[in-house]
Amino acid sequence: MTNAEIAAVFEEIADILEFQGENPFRVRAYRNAARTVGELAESLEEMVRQGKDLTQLPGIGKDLAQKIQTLVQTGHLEQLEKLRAQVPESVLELMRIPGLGPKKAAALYKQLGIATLDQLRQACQEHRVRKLKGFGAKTEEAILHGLEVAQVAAKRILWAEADQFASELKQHLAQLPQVQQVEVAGSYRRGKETVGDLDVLVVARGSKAVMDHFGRFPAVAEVLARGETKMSVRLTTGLQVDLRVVPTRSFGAALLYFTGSKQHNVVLRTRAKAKGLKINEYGVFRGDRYVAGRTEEEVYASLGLPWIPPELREARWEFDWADQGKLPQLIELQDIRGDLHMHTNRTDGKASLEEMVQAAKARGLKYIAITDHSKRVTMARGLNSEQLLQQWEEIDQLRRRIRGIHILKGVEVDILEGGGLDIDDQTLAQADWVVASVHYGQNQSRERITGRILDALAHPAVCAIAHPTGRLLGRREPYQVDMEAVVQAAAERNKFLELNANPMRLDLNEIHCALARQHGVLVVISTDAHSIDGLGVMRYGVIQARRGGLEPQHVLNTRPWGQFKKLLQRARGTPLNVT
DNA sequence: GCCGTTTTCGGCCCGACTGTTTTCAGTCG
Repeated sequence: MTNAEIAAVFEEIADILEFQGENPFRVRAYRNAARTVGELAESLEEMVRQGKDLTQLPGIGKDLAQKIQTLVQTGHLEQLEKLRAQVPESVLELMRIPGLGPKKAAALYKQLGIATLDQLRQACQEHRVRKLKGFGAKTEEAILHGLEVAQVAAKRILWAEADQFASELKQHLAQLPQVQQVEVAGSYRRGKETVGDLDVLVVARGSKAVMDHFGRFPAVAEVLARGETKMSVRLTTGLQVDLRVVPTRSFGAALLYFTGSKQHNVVLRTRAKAKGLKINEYGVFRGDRYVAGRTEEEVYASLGLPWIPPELREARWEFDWADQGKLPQLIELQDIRGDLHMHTNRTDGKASLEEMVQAAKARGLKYIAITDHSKRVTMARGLNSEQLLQQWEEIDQLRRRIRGIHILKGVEVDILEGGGLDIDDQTLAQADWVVASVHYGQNQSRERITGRILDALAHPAVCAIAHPTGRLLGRREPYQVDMEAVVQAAAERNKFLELNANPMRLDLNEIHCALARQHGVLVVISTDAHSIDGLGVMRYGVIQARRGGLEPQHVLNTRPWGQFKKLLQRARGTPLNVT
């Protein structure tokens, strides 16, 4: 049983317990455990086999450790079977309708026998719902409306898409003279790879004008709620946007609060409490006395903490780091000096070799690698050895013509389904830079895929593994791979692991980045550009690296050319023939 | 169900908004 499957079991238990009105802290314990398990790099199966103490994991106590062991060994959990028998799966879907929580859903199920979304729609249309205690005509309408929008609204969007809306919204709000400060908080500010909604924070004189203006943002489809300080709208795309208007002295506290994460806030509040302080979105208070709140720095300082970058606020490592005075100086976009994964129109890219080189140079990059696909990737018209050698000759010519940027002769060589690489050793030996990647056989077992990748890492010519989990956010799950083993192998052989900066990929994820950092494996952030514009996605990769706590020193392509060459030589064992 | 330089029992973050209520429960973030 995979970690993801075990996490799903705990989530399902939490859903059912919540529906049954169980102790909310017990529900939270299951959700916390699901999170811990889902983010764990090491395989639980492996840990159980080795007899490791699972209660060392955060949020896993004696009970849950036992349940994990049972799941690993038998694949079943009696508790879950029993719960499932009590609550049909379709009933849980009721809680996905905005406005329907466990209490209301349970009332619908118990009093009206509603067990599916279809039955719910019918009951609303027949006005049976409004007769229930605690429900009314408005609730009924809200449910009907919720049924329509639930599908689109539940979808998270890529950070890059959210960034579009966030920038436009900021511009729109800043037009209003009353607005003094605007910031988009939430998971967007934390740089999460996908974003569920936007939280906009505004400092302004009076909230009415701001809210009116907010409602006039062209993409607004409907206003969901509007009060004194808070307003919620849904955009035509289904994205929900919450606006809060806060006073100046509360801006830092509110920004901190609405940036989250929830877990980070919980830790902050617990720490505040231990110091006899109370912290909410209006500030830090001792009794009724305001202590801090103007800026985030001020709020953190009142708790004896340094300012923590939003990308780290997930209650994972940041408090340990902060306590030890070891908060990282996170990497920034301007630290990037090279880009080591890009395609040309020789395969599935849109721009020519020269156009890519010129565009990279114009972006200020000091070195790049041209890495077209190998022949196995027929859809992309991948290159064979002969064609590769031909392209490398063209690079020789370009090197003489274009100065100020080092061009590496590279290839993205396929790791074949049956193992081994798609290009012969002799040709690979002549490349300056080889990234190896899995495109086929993604459904193979964890053992087989891990084995294929480990073999590739053992090949002397291979420098890095590209997009190491193969996921496409919202479209394709990552393939099963033992990342712990991959990172260890990379560490032993001084090889690199790619963080693919394409906003749909972004693998390594932040947990994997942290793992690489811990094992001393250098991460290479690459655009995998298939066009000139594609070179611009680097910033998304940098954000992901920041979430993993990476500093410039942990990333290969921040190094100046001379250092980069040495590290590359160490990885391949042969000198580089580029000057 | 977890967890402990206040604790092995009794905590577990806090407030806004809505709708259905005559003072508050439920939901959400």
